[in-house]
Amino acid sequence: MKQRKYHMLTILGPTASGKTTVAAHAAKRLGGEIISADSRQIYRGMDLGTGKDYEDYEIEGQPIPYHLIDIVDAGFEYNVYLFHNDFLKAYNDITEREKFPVLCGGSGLYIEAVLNNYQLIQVPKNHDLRKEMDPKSLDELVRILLDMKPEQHNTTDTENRRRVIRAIEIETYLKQNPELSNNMPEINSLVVGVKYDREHRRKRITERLKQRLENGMLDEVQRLLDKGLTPEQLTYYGLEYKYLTLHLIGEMSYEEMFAKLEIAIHQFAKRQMTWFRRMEKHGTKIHWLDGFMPLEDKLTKISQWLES
RNA sequence: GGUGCCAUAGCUCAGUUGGUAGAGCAACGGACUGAAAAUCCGUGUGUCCCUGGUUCAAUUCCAGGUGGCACCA
Repeated sequence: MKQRKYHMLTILGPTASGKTTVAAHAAKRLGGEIISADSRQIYRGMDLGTGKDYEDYEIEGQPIPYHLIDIVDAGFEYNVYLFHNDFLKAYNDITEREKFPVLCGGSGLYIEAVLNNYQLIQVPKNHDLRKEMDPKSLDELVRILLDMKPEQHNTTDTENRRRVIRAIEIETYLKQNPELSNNMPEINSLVVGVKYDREHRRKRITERLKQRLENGMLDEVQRLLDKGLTPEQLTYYGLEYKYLTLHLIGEMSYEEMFAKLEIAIHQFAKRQMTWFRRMEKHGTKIHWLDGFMPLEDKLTKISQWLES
C-alpha cells in the first residue's frame, strides 16, 4: 500500500483504551510496523506492570513487527532524548524497507517530541559539573541556570535539584557546542486517538488491574526486587511498580495498595488526556475514535483519514 | 426493651460561646522539552438526618422521631 500524504500513522490514547490492538491491526493492513511510544514498556522484565501485551502483536498467527519495546534493562535511566534518537533509528529502518511506520503509545511527551520535532541533541553526563553543583541549594542552582539561560523553555527545570542540575549540564554543553543539529526529519503523521468516556475508562482500568494481579503482577515486581532493583528505583517508575513495591516491602496492606493504585492509575489516565488536549490546543489535529466503535469500523475510519 | 454516644462535602472528620461552615483524601481543571507512569499548580462540589419548640436569627440550644454504634437487660 502506497501512502502519499502521510509518512506515518500515530495512535495515541490513555491507558486501557485498547490503542495497541488498533495499531496492530492498522499496521497489518498497511504493511506497517509499530514503534512504541511508551516510557515504561522499553524495559525488559517489566511486562504485566506496564501493560505490555505481546499477544496484541500477533494477528491470525501473523506477527506484527514492533520496535522500542524491551530495549533496555530495568533500572536504566532512559529519557526523551534517547527516545527521540531510538525513534529515528526505527523510523529509518522501517522506511528503508518500504514499510509504513505506526507510532503507538500513551507517553504524550515522547509522541510530541517526534511530531513537533523537538531539537534535542546528545548531551553526555558531566561528572565534574555534577560534583561541583551537588552541594548547592535549589535556590542557588536556579540562579545559576537563570544566569545562563534567562528564557526558560522548559518550565519544569526549576522544580527540583536533579532537574536543575541536568538543565545546567545541557546548557553548559550547548554553550561549548553551539552548532549541533539533531538531523531529525519533518514527519507528517496522521494522528488518531482512542478514548472512552470517563466512566468506562475508569471501569476498564479497574478490570484490567484485577486481571493483571491475578496473572502474577506481584511476582513480577518481586522478581525485579530479587534482581537487585531498589525500592526507590521501582517507586520512581510509579503506578504498579510503586504501589506493588510498597506492599511487598511491607509498607502497605494489600487492600490499601489496591485502593491507592487504582486511584493513581485513574489520575494518570486523566493526566494523559490533559496532555492530549494540550497537543490539540497547540495545533496537533487528533482524529478521535470512540473506544466502543467496532474494530472494523475504527480501521475503516483510519483508512479514510489516511486517504483524505 | 433501657441507658449512653453519634448523625456536617463522595469518604474520614473538624467547627460554629446562636449570625447558613472547613481540613485531609477523593473528584474536577491546568501546566509540562533530557527518569514524563515522573514532577508541579489551581478549584469546595453542602437540605450541616427529619419534625416541632425557644429566638430578630437554629447546622449550633430544647423536645420528639429516624438511623447507626456501644453497654445493660
